[in-house]
Formats: sequence, structure tokens, C-alpha cells
Amino acid sequence: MARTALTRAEVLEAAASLVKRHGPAALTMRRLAAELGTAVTSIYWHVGNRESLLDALVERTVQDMGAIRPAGRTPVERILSVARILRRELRERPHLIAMVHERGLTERMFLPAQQALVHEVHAAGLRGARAADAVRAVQFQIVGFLLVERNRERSPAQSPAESDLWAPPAGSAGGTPAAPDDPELARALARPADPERLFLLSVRALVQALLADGAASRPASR
Amino acid sequence: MARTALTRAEVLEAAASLVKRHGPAALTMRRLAAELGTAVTSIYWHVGNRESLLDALVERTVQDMGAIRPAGRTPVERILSVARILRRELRERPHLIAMVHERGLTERMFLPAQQALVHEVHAAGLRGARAADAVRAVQFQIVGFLLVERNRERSPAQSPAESDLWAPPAGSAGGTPAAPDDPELARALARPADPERLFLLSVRALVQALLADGAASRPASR
DNA sequence: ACCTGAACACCGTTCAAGT
DNA sequence: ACCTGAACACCGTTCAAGT
Repeated sequence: MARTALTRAEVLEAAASLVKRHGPAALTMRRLAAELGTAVTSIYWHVGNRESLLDALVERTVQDMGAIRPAGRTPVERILSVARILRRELRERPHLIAMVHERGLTERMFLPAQQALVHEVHAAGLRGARAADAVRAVQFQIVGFLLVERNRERSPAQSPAESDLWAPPAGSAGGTPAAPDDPELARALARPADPERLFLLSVRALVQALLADGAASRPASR
Repeated sequence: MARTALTRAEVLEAAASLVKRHGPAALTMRRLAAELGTAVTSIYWHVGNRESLLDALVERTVQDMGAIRPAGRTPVERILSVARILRRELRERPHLIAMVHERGLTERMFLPAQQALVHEVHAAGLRGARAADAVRAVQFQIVGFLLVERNRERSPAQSPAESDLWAPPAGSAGGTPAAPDDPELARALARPADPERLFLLSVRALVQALLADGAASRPASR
């Protein structure tokens, strides 16, 4: 028997906490009921079923991420700040973000960021369909990178890891890896990547290319 | 009773087929046993448990994707061909790819592509740590884009969709969307994206930026 | 309006027993 | 070496019944 009356908000809170503490797999209706000190079936009265519960949880996460306030003096700088903010917020909620992704709502979660990107791309001088392409390209790049990064963190031990592939063979002239004659490159690939650096480097390169393209195409002809 | 003796390969084949036909959720040990006409427990003898079965399935998928043969006359063209090949192969196996991702093996699946990328980046004149950065940036971009694209396809109906956000408001001067005064941009964002076009456009922009950076940095100083 | 326990149909996995 | 059924501990969900 629950001391105070059970509320929908209380259920969502407990569910979110369960996911945060023990991962998405731990969120079962029965464990949740035990956590709340109620019968399993009470939960059904408040949230319908497990599917709806997950939907509500995801919706909460999306709301939590809030609006984006870009910072910086140039459009490129401000777009980079948007990327950095998104990365930080995502990394604070790894489990919930995974759930958002599994439910196919990743795009929806990034709509506020899209608004910010539109503003910056416009400020950089891009217009029309070309501006829309730039916005979407950057958006896909940011979201995609974060998904890959999270995926990579979750499984640190991979059968043939990069480090195996690119580590120098036993003999100096050895050779399964199709590495060209560039030991420094091989060494760099054998080292673990620095995701933050790679992230900013990638976004900056893409943004610069897209904005330069647009600017160049305005004065000159097609 | 199975007519012929049950083999591990047979189990994997049936499991893959089940996933392909009815999605990952349909792959339960009991359904698989029914499909094969054996007792559930026989499967355990051949593959250990469900976890190992999934591992083996993922391994199979990774092997199936095979080596990458780039085509084209310039490094940029050849890198784009790698991207196109990866996209096509991934889209042929949507369910299995989702499983690969969930198990954190996306990176591993793209190792053959990494080898091809290293070759092309080298051919374009990049060396050392800078070449490694370029390889990883392109790799993350391709993989990330494909994950986002798949995610987007899986849930076509999103609460506030892009089309809602950017559609022209009722009155001509209306206004919740923070869209700058660029109706063509708004219209472009309200239309569904063309993923193939966006994919190639993005990869091309990033690759050109990365390769130009490298080339420019060789003759000039730091 | 809210909560309950019993019951149903499903899981993955273990184990002792068969051949 | 390979296969089996029975059993265990878990699921999500429904439903009739309580207050």
C-alpha cells in the first residue's frame, strides 16, 4: 500500500530513476511496482502500458534538453557552440538517449538545435534550398557522430580492434595490414581516438566547406 | 524431431531468416526451436545461449559485408564510392544492422572501409596524425549518417515534425517558427529530405575540406 | 476514481535423463 | 555427442473484484 496516492508524475520519476541507476533493461513493470510499493496493476491505471510509459519517459527527456543558446562571434563559432552543447547534454543522459534512439525519436530531440542552425546558416549568407541542405547536413553530422561515439564507448573490447589492425607487425617488414608506408599514421590509428577533438574538428571542417560553398556561389555565376 | 541432425550453421541460418522476415523482436529461443522443429534446449547445446547466438549472428553479418573496392579517378571520387557502397550494403540489412548497433559493434563492421579510407587519404597526400584524423572523421560521418537515416525512416510520424515547424503559418505575417525571412528555406525544410542526395553532399563537403586542409598545410608553413 | 490479487500467455535458462 | 521434457524464475497484460 502506498502511503500517499500514486500519481502519474511519481511513476515517471521512479521509472527515470530506475533507468538512470540500472540501465534500460532494469525497467520492468514489476520492478517499478516494487520500487513504488504498489501493485503492478496500479501502474497500468496511470500510464496505460509499458509502451506508453516509455513514450512518456522519452518525451520528458526531450523536454529536459531545452532550448539552445549559441555563443561566439562568427556563424562558424556559434554553430560549433551548438554542437558542443548538444554533445554535453547528450553525454549527461546516456541511457535515456539510447531509449530515445531506439524509439526512433532522435530527430525530434534535435529540433530546437535545428532552429538555431537555421538562424546561423542564414546569418552566414546562405539562402533557400542551399541553406536547408547545409542545416540538415550539419544536423545529421552532429547527431550521427554522437550516436557513433556512444556506441563505441559501450563496447570497448572489439575482436579485431583498430589497435590490432594498425599496430606494427612482429617483423619490421611484415604485413597483413594494408597500411601504406606511413608509420606515424599507423601509430595514430593504433592509439584511441580523442572524441571531443575529432568531433569539433569534423564539424568545423564540414561547416566551413558548406558555408564557403554558399558564399562563393552568390557573387559568381552557377 | 528434426529429420537431419541439427547443426550450428542451421541454427544461425534460421535465426537470420527469422530476423529478416519478422524483425529482431521475433527472434526468441522458443520460436526459433519451433521453426527448426526441435526442442528449445537443443539450440542451447549448439549456440550456448541467446546472447552468444546474437553475437554469432552479428559476426555473420559483419563477414557478409565483405571487402570494399573503391572506384573512381580521384581520391575524393573513390572515397565517395566507398560511402555509397557502405550505404547500399547497410540498407540491404536494416534489421541486422540495428542488432549490430545495439551490440556496440558498428565500428567493427566498418573496419574494412577504414582500410580503404586510409589508402585514399594517403593517395590524396595526407600523412601522419592528420591523415588519421581525416580517416576517422570521414568514417564517423558515414556511419553516423547511416544510423540517423535509419532512425528517421523507422519513425515517420513525429509529434512536431519538421513540416509542422517550418510550414507557413496561417496568416502571412504569423509567427511561432523562428524562421528568418526566407520562404524558400522554410519550404525546403518543410519538404522531406532526400537522404541519398544529402548523404553524398555531406560526405563530399567534409572530404574536400579535410583533403584541402592537408594539401594546403604541406607547402605552406604550420 | 483508484487499487488489488489471480490468472494467462509468454520469456530465457538449467538440469537430470535419455539415446 | 546430441536431444528431450519438466521445472524455475522471470516477463507484460487483462480482468473481475474491491473501496
